[in-house]
Order: sequence, then C-alpha cells, then structure tokens
Amino acid sequence: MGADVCFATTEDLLEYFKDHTEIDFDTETEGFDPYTCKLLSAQFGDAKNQYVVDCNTISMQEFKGLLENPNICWNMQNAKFDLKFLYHQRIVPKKIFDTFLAERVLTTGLFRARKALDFLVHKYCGQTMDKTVRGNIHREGLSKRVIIYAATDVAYLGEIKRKQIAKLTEQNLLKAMQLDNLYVKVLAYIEYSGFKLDRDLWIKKMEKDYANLDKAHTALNDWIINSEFKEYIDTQLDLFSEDLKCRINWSSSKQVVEFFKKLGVDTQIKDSKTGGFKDSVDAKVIKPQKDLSPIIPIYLQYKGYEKVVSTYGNSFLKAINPVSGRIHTQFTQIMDTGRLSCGGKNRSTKEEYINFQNIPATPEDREEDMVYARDCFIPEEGYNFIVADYAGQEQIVLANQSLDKDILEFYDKELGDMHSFIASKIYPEIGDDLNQIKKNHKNKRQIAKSAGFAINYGGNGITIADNLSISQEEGEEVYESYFRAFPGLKNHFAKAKQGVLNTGYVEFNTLTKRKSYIDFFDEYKKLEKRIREYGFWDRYRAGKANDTHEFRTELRPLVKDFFKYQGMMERKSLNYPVQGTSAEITKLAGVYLFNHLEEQGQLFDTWLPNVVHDELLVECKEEYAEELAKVVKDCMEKAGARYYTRVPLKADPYIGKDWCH
DNA sequence: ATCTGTAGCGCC
DNA sequence: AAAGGGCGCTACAGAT
Repeated sequence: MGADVCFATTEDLLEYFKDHTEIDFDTETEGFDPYTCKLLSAQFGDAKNQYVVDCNTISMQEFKGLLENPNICWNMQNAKFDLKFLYHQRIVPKKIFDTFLAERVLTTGLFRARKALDFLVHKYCGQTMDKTVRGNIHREGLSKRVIIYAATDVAYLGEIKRKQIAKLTEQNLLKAMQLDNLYVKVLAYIEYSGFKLDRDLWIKKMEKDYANLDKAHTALNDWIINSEFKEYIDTQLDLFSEDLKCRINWSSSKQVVEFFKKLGVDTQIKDSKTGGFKDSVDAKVIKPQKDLSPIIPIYLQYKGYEKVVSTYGNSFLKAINPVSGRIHTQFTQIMDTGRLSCGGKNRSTKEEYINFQNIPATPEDREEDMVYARDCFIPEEGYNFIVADYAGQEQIVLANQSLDKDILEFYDKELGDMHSFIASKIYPEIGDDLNQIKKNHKNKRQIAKSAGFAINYGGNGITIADNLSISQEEGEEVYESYFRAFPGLKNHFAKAKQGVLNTGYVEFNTLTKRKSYIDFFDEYKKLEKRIREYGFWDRYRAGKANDTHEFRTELRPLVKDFFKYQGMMERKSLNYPVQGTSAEITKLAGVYLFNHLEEQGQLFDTWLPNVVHDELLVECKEEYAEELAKVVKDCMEKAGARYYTRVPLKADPYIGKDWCH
C-alpha cells in the first residue's frame, strides 16, 4: 500500500475516532503472557487511517475512555489475546467483533480457521500480507517499516468484517456469532484469572504417585522374575549386580500385548478403521479378564499411576506463572460442536499449556493419605470457590429438543432416577416403582443406563451388546425396546438424521441456528451418485457372488466408505445439537456472570479460574460468596431459560475451599 | 535429534 | 456397510 507515515498526538487520535461506532484494533507485544510481557504498540484504525501508539512512551490509560466507550465496537482478529493485555491495564472494552471467531462460526466443522490474519486478508481482500517484519519489532522498535507493518494489521479488519457479516446473514448465523463475540471477553478473563495450584501439595502428590508407580512397577517385574516366562527375564547379569531383570517395558502396549497373549489373555478387538481385528491391552479389554492372573490387576494399577505421574505431574509446576503465582492456560473457543477445548503448545515459544478440562475427578471413596489432583487447586487466602454445574445438562437439553412425552413426564413428575425410569419403560414387567427397581433390578437398571448412554451418542444394538458383553440379539432387543418406549425420541432422531443427509450440516437449535458443517459431505455425495447409478447394485451383487477383482478393489470399498460416512454424519446429527447447545448455554451463563461482575465493579476482585463444559468455577472474597453463589445460580438458570423453558435447567452451586465436583 | 502416527486414557 | 459424541496429552514405535 502507498503508505504515508506522519506523527500524530494522543489528542489527534482521540479527536479522529470520537464519533466512530467501530474501530479496528490490534496490539503488538513482547510475547504471549500479559503478566511477564510488555505491550509494545497499540493500533487504532479504519480503512482510511491507522494510528500506531508507542506503548513505551504513551500510557494505555490515555485511551481507557475510548476503549471502554459503550458505543464503539472493536474489530479485532483473535481478540482474546489483546483483551488479556488490556485487562492487565484494567481496561475492559464493551463491544467486540472478532474476525477470527466469525470465521470459525462460518466454517465450524470444515477446518479450523487459524489465528493469523493473513489468511483472512487473502480470502476476503485478495491481498498478501508481509509478515517478515513481525520478528523485528522487538529489535528495531517503531521504525517506519514496523509502523507500516503494524498499521496494516488494522487496515483490513473493517472490510473483512463486512464481508463476513454478509455470509453470516446468508447462513443464518448472526446469533451464534453474537454469542461468541460476547463470550470472548469472558474467556479472556478466565485465562487472565488463572487457577492457583498449591505447589507444595502438588509436589507431595507427585511424590506419592511416583512411590505408587514404583511399587506397581516392582510388583510387575517381580512377578515375571518369579514366573515361568523365562523369555522375559534378562539373565545377562550386570558385573556388580546379582539382580535379574524383566525385559518388558510396561509402558509399551506392543510388548505387553505380546506377553498377555502368552498369558492366555484375549487381546483381540475390532479395529473401527480397517474393519479387521487388532490386539489391544486397553483397560476395557483386559479388565473383564482380571481373574485370569494376579498380574492383570497389578498392570491396571500400574497404568493408572503411570497416567497420573506423566500427564498430571511436573508440567503443572512448570506452568505456574512467576508473577501471578497461578496457572494461566489457553482455551480454544469454537471446536466442531461449539465447545471449548483447552491446552496446547505454542510452536514458536515452545510454551506448554495445561488442559484444565481433564483433571482427574477425586473418587468418592478417597484413599487415606492420598493427594488427589483436584485437592491441589485452591483459592487465594481470604477467598472461596463457588463451584456450579448444571444438573444433567445434556439430558435436559435432549428432553427439550425431542419433547418426547415420556421423557417430559419424567422431569415433570420429578421421578428421580433416570436409569430406573428407562428400565421401567424398556421392561414394563418390572413395574414403575423406581425405588424398588433401583434396589431389586440392578441388572436391568444397568442395561438401561448403558443403553441410554450409547443411544444418546448415536449408538445402536451392537454398541449396547459390546458395552454390556451381551449377545448381539439381546443388544438389538434393548435398542428396539428403548425406541418403542420413547417414540418421540425415535421420531426426533429420525428427523435429525434426515436433516444432515439433506443439507450437509448439523443445525444445533432454533435460537442461534449454529451449524457444524460436514467436511466430507462432497465426497459422500460423489459416492452416493455412483451408488444410485442405474444397475450399480446388480453389478455389486454379481461381483460379490464371483468375488471379482472389480468388486474387491472398487465396488466394496465404495459401498463401505459410503455407509461409513453416512453413519458418521448420522451420529453427529444426534449428538451435536445436544453437545453444542449445552456448550452455548454454558457460554451464555458465563456472559451473564461476567456482565454482573462488570456492573458491580467486581472484575479483578473476583476471578473465574476455570470452566469445564457444564461447570463454572468462581473465586471470590469470602464475604461475597453467599450472595454471589445465588447470582451464579441465577445466571446459569437464566441462560438455560433463554433456550428452553419446557424442562428448566437447574444449577446448584457449592461454596468452599476446594474444587469438589 | 526431530517428526508423525497410534494406543491408551483423563474429562464432559 | 458399520456399529457411541467431543476434546488433549503422553508414551512408544518407526520414520527421517
């Protein structure tokens, strides 16, 4: 671009933008962490003029009024990043349009739009951005070419936004986009808040985990050394040692498979990728065979400790921020179902981020003297946690979406135990006294529980049979009776399946109309076209009968792929609306809560350390806790009611010093 | 030494 | 014809 660089004062900038209702905004920083890295520049712009503020000489406080002006929408690419640096200056913009999030909303399911702006500049403006200057910002300061580079980052945002809004309108996605543009402020705040880890307790936990792992490891090796499996004993003694050694690396599933087969364990499972069989020492495969040999339970124990030692170990300590003393992780805001994900690694800085969404839940029956991972997450001195999750969030969303008469009855009459209720519907002969079923028909209740779970995720009779280790026929029978019992659900699911096959996307709900697009839909349609060609099935049958080359190499794989894709789409069509709408409800609850904190002046005094799909975690001063817990409950239920009123979503916050669940 | 794919498993 | 949804991390195994 024919750039013309000239000097301007803070007053010039404020004067220029005073009547703007939208401003393109970006920052350059020393790095990714607002606690340890400085803000270098801030760029304010529109299509005509861009201002580059040197943050070394000018305080961002000069622009606080502008940035917090409620009439201005800030157009940003990946706003979460810049927001954290603004939060660090206690500046909270009111309205955001994030071109990165808009792109993800437009292309959910297809591919994951990246955070770099150059892709969108190319896609929407046909321009190529020169990113080579970026690396020099730190070294050469605000030189002319750096100024031009920095200004370029905000020159295109307005144009991208307008073109995105046209597409969002066309695809009926404006509301989904609005929700995520509201939520990005919340998610930035969650990352900025961080989560306090008790370092000493975590070290104690690691020591105990290591000791347990070591004990299990020794037990495994001793078992081998004292066994008949001489081929796994290393007899080549070390010069100064008389110890025999076990040759098996217990962390290698390949080696353990080999040994377990010799032990007589059935390691065969179906490979869903190839359709053939493969060997596995997955816990769910070998656990049912644990009575075969005492080494199997020891191995399972070893695997458990290996997991907590490796995944939930030293990386957590390394992640503690030297300035805040807390762990600040990174979330991704829009995955294929609109859910968040968490964790990751920065490719350039090698920084590793902790996944806050899969930290082991503390078991009900705590072992004496054990330290569990969640025990180590604590509130600051004088603060409390408020832990709030939705009760049966996905189940209730499904009830509202399917409006199945009998499922509604369960909620209307507050019958209590869902699994017993389903059992009573599948097996009418056991009556409808749910307490009695829970006590006297444990097996049928277990079948109902497992079936309900599988079916909600698109499973079928065979899945149920696999899960319960019952015959295929029995599994099919459970599947059939489930849908006989809930015809409304059956009808709802049939419509969902038809929908995705017709359109190539799954629409989550009627409020936001958020969609997840099927990335292999074109391929599916091509296969479908071939299969629908006149005479295809005659050729298929003839080929199959004669086992022809064409059948093996062309016809069979084609049909196989066709049905594989169709099955995948159908299962997504059942699950995504439930999972995705639940994610939206949790996001909206977060927005309501954030707005409350902002209005009450409680931001930076009350923290949001984590969010896990259906759960919000708040950290506030002890004296706020009682009242704020009510607000949290209210925000969550209000968010639920924005989507569904037929069966209300409920939340019940817990106040305490621990992250219990 | 570094990368990629897979198995296995943690959470909802 | 296949046969439960969504994620991310760690170890191994095999490759470069």
